[in-house]
Amino acid sequence: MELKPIAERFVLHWGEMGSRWGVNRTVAQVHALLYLAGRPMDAEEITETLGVARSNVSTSLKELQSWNLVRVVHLKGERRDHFETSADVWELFKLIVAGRRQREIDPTATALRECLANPAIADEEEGTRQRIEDTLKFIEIMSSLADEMLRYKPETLMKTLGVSARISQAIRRKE
Amino acid sequence: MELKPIAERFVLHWGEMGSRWGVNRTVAQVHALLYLAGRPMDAEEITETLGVARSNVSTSLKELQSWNLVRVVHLKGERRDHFETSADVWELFKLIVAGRRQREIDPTATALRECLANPAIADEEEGTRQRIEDTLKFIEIMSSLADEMLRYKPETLMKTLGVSARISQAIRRKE
DNA sequence: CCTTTTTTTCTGTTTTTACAGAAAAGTCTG
DNA sequence: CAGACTTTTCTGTAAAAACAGAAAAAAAGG
Repeated sequence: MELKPIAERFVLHWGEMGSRWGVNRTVAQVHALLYLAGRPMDAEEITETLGVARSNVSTSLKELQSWNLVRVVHLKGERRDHFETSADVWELFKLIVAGRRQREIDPTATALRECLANPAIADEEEGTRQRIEDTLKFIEIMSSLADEMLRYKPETLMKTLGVSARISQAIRRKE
Repeated sequence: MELKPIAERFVLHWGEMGSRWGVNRTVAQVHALLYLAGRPMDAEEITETLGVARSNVSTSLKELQSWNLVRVVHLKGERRDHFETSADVWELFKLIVAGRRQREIDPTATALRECLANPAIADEEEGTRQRIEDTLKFIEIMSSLADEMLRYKPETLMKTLGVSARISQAIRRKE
């Protein structure tokens, strides 16, 4: 598949964005491509479309599968694995948030708890302990918010976000 | 200043987290150090504490200032610039969100709008156009939510987040 | 099973990013 | 404005990440 100009721009921009958020550029590109294509593609086709090495695509697909962003499907009469992603942005967002929470936020919270539980904390300034505690509290609140979001079906999540924006306005008016 | 064990762990972990989110490790470490220290430090002291090159600290401080996360202060009787950050996690979060929105999210939204406004969009599959539109819509909703958050004083933001979590639960119960 | 197709892993190269040290520029003080 | 101190910029090096191509492994077909 040869990318048309607009799709190409989208895919390249997405790769660029990935880089800025700590996601490998090719990984982001592969995902953007599957998202835009809206149909299962095999690794060979992805390779040709993006113009990267086959091995690179294989690795990227593995990575995307580990985030639950991409799944393997088999098409009848086809031997090759095909890969697809959800066409639902909200669902994708949900998966990304869940993944980053599990891989980065949770371990950080654990590390902070360990810091606070460590007897050596007594050697630190009181203010230091307080700020570590504040940071942990912040992370916990954010995590529980994320939890809430992750419980919804994507469509509901969208509505909920709209609601909370409106409520925020109402609260602000009272201040 | 010699870092005590707990503070060191915090600073190193924060640097590691930075890397994963597209922030230079030293930049993240410098910020974590200023946050934990809870007092203005000069570049020389930061250099010694972190064990990195002076030039590196200079660059990192510039970067942090451009995000409004760190500001210069002058202490009486001291010739050197001193640097401090807010001790308020919420305020820091606000600044980071504002920065990333401005530097990454807004330009992405602009790019997507350009894609949709481009006559060449007619050559793409209908589904492709639809998904680009969905993506833009998603970004716009998220941005307006971010806007809401950024308007509050940090303490209010915290309360608001608590509120929206409770509201989410209420909505879910009705489903 | 053996052959072919497909996928994954491994290894070396390239590219990018981070960084240190030196040089330059700027600032303050007397 | 001379000299010392401080900060920034520049340049080369080192480290890390991304990547391509080849080799190996796995899966499917006959």
